[in-house]
Amino acid sequence: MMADWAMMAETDAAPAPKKGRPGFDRQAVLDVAVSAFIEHGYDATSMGMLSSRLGLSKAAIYHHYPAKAEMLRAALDEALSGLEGVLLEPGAREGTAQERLAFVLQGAVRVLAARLPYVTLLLRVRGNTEIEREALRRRREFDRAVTALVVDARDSGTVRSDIEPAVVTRLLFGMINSIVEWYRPDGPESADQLADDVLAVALNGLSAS
Amino acid sequence: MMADWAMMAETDAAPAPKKGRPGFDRQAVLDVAVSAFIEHGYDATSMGMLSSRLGLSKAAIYHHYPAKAEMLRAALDEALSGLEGVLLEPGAREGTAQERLAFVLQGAVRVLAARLPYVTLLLRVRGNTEIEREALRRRREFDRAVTALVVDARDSGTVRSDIEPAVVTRLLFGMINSIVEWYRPDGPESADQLADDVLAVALNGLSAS
DNA sequence: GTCTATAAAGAGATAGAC
DNA sequence: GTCTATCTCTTTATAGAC
Repeated sequence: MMADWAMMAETDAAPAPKKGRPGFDRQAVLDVAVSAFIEHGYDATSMGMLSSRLGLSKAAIYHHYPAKAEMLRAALDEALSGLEGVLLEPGAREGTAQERLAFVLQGAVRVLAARLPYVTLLLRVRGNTEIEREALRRRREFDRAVTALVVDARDSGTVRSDIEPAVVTRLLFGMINSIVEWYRPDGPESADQLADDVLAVALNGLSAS
Repeated sequence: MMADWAMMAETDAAPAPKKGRPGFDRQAVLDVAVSAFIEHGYDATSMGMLSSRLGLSKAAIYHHYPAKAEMLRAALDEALSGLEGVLLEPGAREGTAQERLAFVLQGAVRVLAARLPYVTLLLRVRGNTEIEREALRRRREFDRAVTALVVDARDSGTVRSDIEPAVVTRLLFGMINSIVEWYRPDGPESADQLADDVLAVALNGLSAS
């Protein structure tokens, strides 16, 4: 059950509806909003801009979301639930430390590619509202879990020990997260190929073997 | 001459005064503004917020900068002139391809550490105003120059050729740029140590040797 | 479920006194 | 060089008709 949900996480970008009732265009509204948030920044995106992109009056948007901030919350949850899902998959919990670490890093790349706009938004959150701070808390928890895997891999001798594990972990995520700045799903590289490349560079560096 | 200026670039964060005359508190105003821009985002930072942080009326700020956007321009120029300076240093133009690439990557890390707030701001620019687009043009030019070094290093056999050079370059910069998210100059690690660590991970990866 | 109209607050920027 | 006061525009959000 949990595995099924977790496995869906990478490929199915559509969330479970938040409210039991109509929900009609909630997802379409959210997608337009997220696209605008990414383009102009959350704060610089006005309800007026969303209304003209949607071809809807400002007031009508409030029928779907009670506030601009609730769109942000929903979008951030899309990203975070995907990442958290990776940690629940069997591959993240079985095998050697090296295998588990590799699985989670590749999983993070796959989720990032599958839910690109949502993860992009997540990575720009700075914690200026309670909604943003809650998102940062969940993100830090994910980072913490991955750091634990890095420490395990170092203790078992597969990860270099001459550089602080915390620094290594941050550099790794810096590399992975930066993918949102240039990866486009319609480009030549598939998400799986991307995940393989990232893992190869992360593990073996850019030096010629 | 050029070398002197370029060598100062990493350690001297103070710019030449923009205007010949008083200039009094321009730099202090800028530092407070940049700190607020980083904390809340440029758009979400109001002149009122700056005025209360500075202990100055809104109107008084306009004595130092003619517009909010001019503070952004000045800050972005701080970051960009530092990075561009690295390319002008002798180490970036002499030696093997590998040596030049290593020098520039280390130089980028040193500038990033020395001008941390300015570079942080630069990395968040998305190009929504002409000032931001101009900054992005300069940043892309810098990236292009580094990419050329990566290609040279690959052609001379020191950089892996099984992954697209463009992808390798982007992952490299993703790693370097992510430093702004966690590096604090008052921490245990010096900027030079940081530059060495980043280069080590970038070249040889995180695998145990 | 969407509209027009509007309220209430806050934005960037300016005028002019001191 | 800084102030108070103010202009004008835009913001998020609501009221109430259809």
